[in-house]
Amino acid sequence: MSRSHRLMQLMQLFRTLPPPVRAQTLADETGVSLRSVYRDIEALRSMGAVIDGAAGYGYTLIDDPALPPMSFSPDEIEALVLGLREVLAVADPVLAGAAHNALSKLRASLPASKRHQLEHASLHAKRFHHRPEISIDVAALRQSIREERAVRIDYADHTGAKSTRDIYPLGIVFFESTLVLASWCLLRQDFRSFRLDRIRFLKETGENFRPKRVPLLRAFFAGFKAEGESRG
Amino acid sequence: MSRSHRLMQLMQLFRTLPPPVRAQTLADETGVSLRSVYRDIEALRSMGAVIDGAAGYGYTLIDDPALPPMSFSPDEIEALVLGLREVLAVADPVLAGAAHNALSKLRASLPASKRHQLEHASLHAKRFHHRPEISIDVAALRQSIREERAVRIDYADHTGAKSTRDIYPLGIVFFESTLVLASWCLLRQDFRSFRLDRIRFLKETGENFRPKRVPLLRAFFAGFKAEGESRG
DNA sequence: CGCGCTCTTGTCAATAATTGGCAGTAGGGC
DNA sequence: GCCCTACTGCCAATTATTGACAAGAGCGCG
Repeated sequence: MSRSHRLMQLMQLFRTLPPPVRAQTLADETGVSLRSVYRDIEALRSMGAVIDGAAGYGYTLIDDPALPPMSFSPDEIEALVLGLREVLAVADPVLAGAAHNALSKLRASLPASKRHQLEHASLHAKRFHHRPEISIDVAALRQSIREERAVRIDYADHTGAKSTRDIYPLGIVFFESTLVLASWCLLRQDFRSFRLDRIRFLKETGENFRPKRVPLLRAFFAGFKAEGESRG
Repeated sequence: MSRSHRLMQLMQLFRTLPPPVRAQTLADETGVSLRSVYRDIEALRSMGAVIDGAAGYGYTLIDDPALPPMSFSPDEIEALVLGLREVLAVADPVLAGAAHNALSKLRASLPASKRHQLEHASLHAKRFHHRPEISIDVAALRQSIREERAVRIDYADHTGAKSTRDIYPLGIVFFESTLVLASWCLLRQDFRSFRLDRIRFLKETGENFRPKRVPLLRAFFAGFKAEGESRG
């Protein structure tokens, strides 16, 4: 057991054991002498951990540098709230429900001083587009994307021609007022986009992605963005 | 700088730097040889950190044992990410920056097992509207809204007629492709909306809101919504 | 006040870990 | 086949770590 490992272990003990934690406990737990524990505490403190030590009492972990505080600035709260409201307004029911829940959790995790700001956020999202009817289960599709599983779709292109394709769904893009499914098309062996309102049927084929090539995906989405913005 | 300290530092780097992180970067950052970085990675892995290393690519932190699982469901994460991306795409620079920071903090506070999902979120937002030029300082306006202070604006209505008004700004509404400032107009003693791109000048008058009447505000926004949706 | 508990700090020499450099293997995109 | 980068083995010089013993200090308690 290396010292580094022990230091990590000590932090974990601080995180899990009910305070106060006595040095002797830590010594027993790590199988090291008391003297070493005191040296370790010193090391942890020098690394930014705030550990309160009270003689005759024990140690209490006050601030853990590994845990980023969920402290959002006013602007960040507004960005989060606005974004979630946007999602509430545009997304499929499952995702909208998730946005609602996320908003609740966010509210619960904020200190009271910032909570009213969440209620009173200055930004609201309104969207009155008549979105095309989407017949497929978008929630299920998103899950396929997340779990990187291929799906089979029935698709009608802009001319009305129908086809059945096996694709790896990569992401759903809110392309202005339509939802577009970005995919790797197994038929064409290339990236293809499909409008969600033109997909008629969807089922998983059970096939998994081949090893992911992240740079390729990045490039694809970057290209998507460039292509789109050149039109704006 | 002790090795233990360096290991902590490496974890922080993994949490902060955008993946992939190359060993050379870590070596430069920690001021240590490449060989030592590889040894350190090995040490971190033996401590429970799951670090994906791909030759020719770099490292990616997959699972961080120090982070307690935070309770956002996959759908909620997607809602948050999509919303923030939307904000990144449409908002003024200050708010967009805030959205970016919020995304970083969210990423940092997520257990690493869920983090890849944030990167790989299946939803993207694209927006190619040509938004009208807004000449006023939107960030300052949002601050006035937050702090509930009255402002004086120069406004040109749809006929081009100009006027100066003292208003209590209540909220900015993303009304399709335009930004609208919902306000209580001190001149008309009623709720009024102003398009941000038609506001020419803006300054605070220093006057504070009278005690807020939340129900009225709620009713106002509800009405705004009803009015808009009836058009859809 | 004295007493017990516990954090805290110092010093030492034996022991163990760390380090950089170099050389080489391997995997994946192009 | 080339380039980039992750990975591994080896070695000797350097550096850190460890336990033991000793002593100081804060705090609650009777």
